[in-house]
Amino acid sequence: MQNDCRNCPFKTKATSMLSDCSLEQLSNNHLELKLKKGDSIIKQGTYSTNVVFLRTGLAKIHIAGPYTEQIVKMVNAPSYLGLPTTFGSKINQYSVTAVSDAEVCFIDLEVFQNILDENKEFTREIIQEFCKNELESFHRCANRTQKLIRGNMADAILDFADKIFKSDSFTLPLSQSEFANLVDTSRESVSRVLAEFDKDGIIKVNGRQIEILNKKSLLLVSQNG
Amino acid sequence: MQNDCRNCPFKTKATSMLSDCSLEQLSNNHLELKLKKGDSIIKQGTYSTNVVFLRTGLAKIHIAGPYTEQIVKMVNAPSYLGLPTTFGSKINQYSVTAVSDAEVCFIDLEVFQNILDENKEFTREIIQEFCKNELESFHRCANRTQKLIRGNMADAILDFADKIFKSDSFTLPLSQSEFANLVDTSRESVSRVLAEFDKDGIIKVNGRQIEILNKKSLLLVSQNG
DNA sequence: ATTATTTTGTGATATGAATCACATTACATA
DNA sequence: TATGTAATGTGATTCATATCACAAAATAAT
Repeated sequence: MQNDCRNCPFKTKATSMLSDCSLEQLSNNHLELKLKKGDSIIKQGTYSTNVVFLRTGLAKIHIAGPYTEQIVKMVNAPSYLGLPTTFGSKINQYSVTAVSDAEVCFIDLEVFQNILDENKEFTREIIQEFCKNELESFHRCANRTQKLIRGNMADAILDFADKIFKSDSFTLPLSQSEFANLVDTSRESVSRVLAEFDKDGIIKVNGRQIEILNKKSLLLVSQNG
Repeated sequence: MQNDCRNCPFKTKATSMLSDCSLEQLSNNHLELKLKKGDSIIKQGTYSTNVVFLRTGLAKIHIAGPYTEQIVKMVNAPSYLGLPTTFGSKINQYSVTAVSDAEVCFIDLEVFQNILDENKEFTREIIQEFCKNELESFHRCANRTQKLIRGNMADAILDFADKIFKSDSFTLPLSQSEFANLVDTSRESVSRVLAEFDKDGIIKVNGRQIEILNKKSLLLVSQNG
């Protein structure tokens, strides 16, 4: 299936920098797919020859740790996936899986490289993106190790609200085990802390439905404990 | 002070991709400095208008965490420093400090951007670098949270040997507190585990001088505990 | 050299959070 | 609708490691 990328309503800032010519090249060299929740987008250990554009939906990036699979990051559309692993290595170094229904476009690596070469502004934006990611990982590194569970949970909830869903009310796209994994804690602790936050009136929990009732408090918990 | 970058013996792979023209531009637009151990290279919170090329020496990247300063990474020459923070933000989002005597070149951001624009191969290499960093941070994320202290210490020691010093014998460029901070543990644990490794004949510790005696064992500890 | 200051070693204790062990509930599927 | 399976709630227990509290070295400063 092939859409005309020039009319794609789901452009990232980078994509909007592309010349018509490059967009046409993209149109002729991508494979569009509709995915269901749980479908694999990139699989660690397989050959990586494509960059993936996440048009719609939500995905998790996970990687095989020494003992268990570890979720390192949530990504929502629109966004490019797999740049680090596709450029950095012949074999995928991590997995990406849809956690909601999603639409993705597979773009051949060479085509993507060519587009980078021909579009300075696009390249700048992609580099910006890398910079943002690296900064985020630095912050994450400092926060995760210095904060207690409640702080990290608060962070994660704020992240979902502000960065992923852009709303203070959302339904967690992960099970408690997965959420625990993302936050570097145990399933049981997630359950307990969620209940605590609810009891304290900071959030309202209803199954996986979460509503932030008192953002000030949540921020305080994030900063302190 | 100004050297001719064309003759600089400390090029990264990326830098070696540059056209003579760009190298000349670089020569005319950089400030070279000799630094002493402990000198600040980039300071979190100040304005960031320069990319820094670490010509020689060793540096630590550290960032203000919620409670204390956190070392997130060690970098050795030759390498560019401050790309994420210089491109990603007007204000430096982290600090970089020399942990050994070092030589650095300050390059104006606009000059650097211009060089990126004009050198596709250079840009590719820089992007590769970003990719490698992001992959590393994913791995680090999974490892740090799943491993016990001994495993993480083993990792860090292997990292120093293989990536930083390229030798199984080296002197730690950090105090035990700093090392602890880098490995997400306490100073006391570092002292204890170092002593354990020594007692087990895995490494020989003599002050800050470390020699890996049994790399196999160290790798095992890294993988298991 | 002498004194001050930072670094390191090591035991005892405290603690946050994982693990264990079930009960309970929601969800999927035959 | 029944029935198996996965997800969640909650107490009791264990455990790794931080913290505390000093002593001893090692460095730096005067």
